[in-house]
Amino acid sequence: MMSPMEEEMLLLPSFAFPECFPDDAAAPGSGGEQKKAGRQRQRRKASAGDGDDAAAKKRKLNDEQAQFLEMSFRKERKLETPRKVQLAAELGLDTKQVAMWFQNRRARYKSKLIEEEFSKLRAAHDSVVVHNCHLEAELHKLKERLAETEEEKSKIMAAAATAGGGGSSPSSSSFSTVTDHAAMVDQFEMGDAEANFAYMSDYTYNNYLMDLAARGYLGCVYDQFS
DNA sequence: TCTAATCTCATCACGTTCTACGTGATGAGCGCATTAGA
Repeated sequence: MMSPMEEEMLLLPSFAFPECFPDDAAAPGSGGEQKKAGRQRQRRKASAGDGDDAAAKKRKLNDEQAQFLEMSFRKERKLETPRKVQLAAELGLDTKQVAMWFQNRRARYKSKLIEEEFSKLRAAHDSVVVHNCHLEAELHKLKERLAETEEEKSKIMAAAATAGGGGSSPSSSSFSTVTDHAAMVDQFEMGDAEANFAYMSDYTYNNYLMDLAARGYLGCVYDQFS
């Protein structure tokens, strides 16, 4: 038996599909951890060597450049080399910078899409859970009603059996004629429909009705169901 | 088939706005990335 928290965890994509969430690859003891450490060492080594160049390395694009690149990205997700060179020339950037901008833009666009998709799936999942709750509540109510009806039916059947002097089946008991139905209505102060419902749920009584029909005793009782 | 160019991915580092976030830049690729051209 899982706790609610464990059930919740199972619903998380990172738990269900760990291969889709490579962050976990950097867990202690994994190859990802070693790779990460190696990269950090290299980067520190590189940045220690050229302190003055560090600031020059990171060149923030101005608004115009960023807007132009954004427009280009909307038109085409990937750039052919000539177009890249042209863009770089127009914006006064290195082609490498333009290439890098597009690489970063693609990566961030992709992760945004994944995030949006996740939100949609999450919302859909939540609504299904709510709907399921409603259905379960409805089922519970119906079961209760069924139990009540069954109980009432058995009471009625018992009382009818006593009043009619015994007999186990409708065809051989007090319910063998249409007048017995009227008696039932009187005795239990039921409306016709209610009395009929008590029998209608009984498969045996359906057979009994068929029997009545066959013998031409089709009165108000049968009319209610036809 | 080889190789240079390019890609994706994970990550770092810096600048900007409130200690997190956006973004430019870097390096690896391990069943050794893929792709296109010589």
